[in-house]
Amino acid sequence: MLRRVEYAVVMATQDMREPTFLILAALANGKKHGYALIGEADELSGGRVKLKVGTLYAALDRLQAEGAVASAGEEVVDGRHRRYYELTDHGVAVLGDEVARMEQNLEQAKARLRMRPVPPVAVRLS
Amino acid sequence: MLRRVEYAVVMATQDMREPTFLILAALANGKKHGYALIGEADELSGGRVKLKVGTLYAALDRLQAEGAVASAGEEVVDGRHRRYYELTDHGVAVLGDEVARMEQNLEQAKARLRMRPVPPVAVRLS
DNA sequence: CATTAATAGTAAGGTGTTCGATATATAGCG
DNA sequence: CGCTATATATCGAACACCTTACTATTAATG
Repeated sequence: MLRRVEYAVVMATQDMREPTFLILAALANGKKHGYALIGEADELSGGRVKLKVGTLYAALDRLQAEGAVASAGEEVVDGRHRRYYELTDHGVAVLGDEVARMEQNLEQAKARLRMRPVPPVAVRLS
Repeated sequence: MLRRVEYAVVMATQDMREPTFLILAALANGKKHGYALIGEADELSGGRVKLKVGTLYAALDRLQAEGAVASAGEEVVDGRHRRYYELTDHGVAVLGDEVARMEQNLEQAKARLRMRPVPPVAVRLS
């Protein structure tokens, strides 16, 4: 007897870059509309990252296809159309994994940096 | 009077990916030869990252061109040729910046995750 | 009335890092 | 003699992201 089997497309999901990470992090405390994420990423990164709309919507498409983010309704505020996005359970897990990975790399790197010999001091007082 | 002006190539320096980060971290506690970095990255990442040779040597070339890593002599051990690499002062700074950036993103993401409502529990004991 | 800001997209073209495969050489092991 | 491990290296494909540049709608501001 033959069975038809569906495989989950695991989608190698190469490696998450900062813009994508910040989008997930921005959605972690509740749904947001697309444009708001530009400001959130700016804030979360301390002004370092200015998301471009091209980057933003491409990332949202990718994350939705991957099942980490889902549409969460639309709204009209002051005549402006807003489309909301939220993290799925899978998205929370993805972000959690990324956080764990960064935490580990961070600790290891800091430990290695601590092992370095003290750098020579410019002026040594006798 | 015309002046000839040279511009520093600022090299947008996108965003550092995990393999590159691990290479820098692996070199933070002393010089290593190229191939040894594969094992170091494996260890630092808790077995998650298996550096590919293509990635390794491409990254080393890039980091040397950028002045973050420098050659630190050669050696022949058991008939095997080893070429050593070490972090420059600039490389230490680059790694330090990356650590700081990760630390910030990490804290922000964890704070947001903490703001989430408690997820429903599968079985609740009365 | 024209412009700017907020909001949502799409498309073309390009960069940089990593992956996968391949090549070369030596030492050791069965 | 071939296989595995150590070691160096190169090349093309894949892919996330970037930049620039558009289209559209509504509200507010000059």
